[in-house]
Amino acid sequence: MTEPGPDEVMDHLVQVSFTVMALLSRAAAAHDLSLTQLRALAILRDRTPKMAELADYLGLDRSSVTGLIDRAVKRGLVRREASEDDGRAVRVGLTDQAHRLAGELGAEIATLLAPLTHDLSPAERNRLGVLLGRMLPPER
Amino acid sequence: MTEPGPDEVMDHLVQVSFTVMALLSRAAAAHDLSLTQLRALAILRDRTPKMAELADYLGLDRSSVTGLIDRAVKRGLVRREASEDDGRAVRVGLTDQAHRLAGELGAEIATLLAPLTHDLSPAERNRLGVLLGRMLPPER
DNA sequence: GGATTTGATTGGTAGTACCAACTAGATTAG
DNA sequence: CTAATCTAGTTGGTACTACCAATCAAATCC
Repeated sequence: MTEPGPDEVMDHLVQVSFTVMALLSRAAAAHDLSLTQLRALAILRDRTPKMAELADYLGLDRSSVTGLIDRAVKRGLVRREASEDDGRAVRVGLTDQAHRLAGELGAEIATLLAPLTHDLSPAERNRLGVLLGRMLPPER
Repeated sequence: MTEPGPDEVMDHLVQVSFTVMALLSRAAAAHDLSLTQLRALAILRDRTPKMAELADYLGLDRSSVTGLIDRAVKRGLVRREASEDDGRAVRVGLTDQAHRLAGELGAEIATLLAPLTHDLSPAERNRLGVLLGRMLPPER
């Protein structure tokens, strides 16, 4: 019973992913951020990449990132700094305000996502974590 | 070892969700569809809802769905039909062409997502499916 | 040192999604 | 049974997202 066929596993994965994204969007929207801005915030939490690197992380065109960062700068979330080694390159980093915001958001997201695994026992949650971990690319 | 803390489980869940979404976007883009259009396509595969119902399924404002369906109609993917019981309401359904497209896309998506669980044994995949299934709302 | 490559931005286009305002059909109340 | 209200959907306006092609300046190659 309740044995999911191979397609059903993928279907569940897609369903859950959409649910997660909806929750993330909601958390972001509560602070007037788009999902992309949320991602950028998360990435910049522990990095100070050049624009091109950020674009790669986000999987976006460079020109898209320019606008994204423009708006973030206007909101006082991001700072542009000239790169030391390369006169063309620009490094982007979070402002203190953004670091605080990222912290809050992290907590809020954890709270929002928690109900998802409400029906799972601690052991099951653990197993889920392990399985999901093995679906991610090595390194990171 | 490799025992994920509670936050790490959520983190993995978010990471995997982003990966899934990126793959879905890619599959959709290959057919010049947005992620939202892909979702709509999936929803309309086995339903012929009124606009408002579709908006609820998608979690979008009604006015957003109007434009979405406008563009889909223009592409010959969707048909608008007057509702029998309500003169104001509009039912939307896929054209034959869209049904075919949805079939193709389903197969392509399965292929794209398959590598994700490449490192999991069949038994593990099964367990994953069960766990994910329990994270979805009952019914549907 | 001049040609080419690279990092980032600009301009233009199309799609997404929202809100507020509106129209037309349905429902309710007096 | 008509008038007031409500509901379904669209329209218009705004802001954001994301892309491509073109541009500018700094860096690298030959």
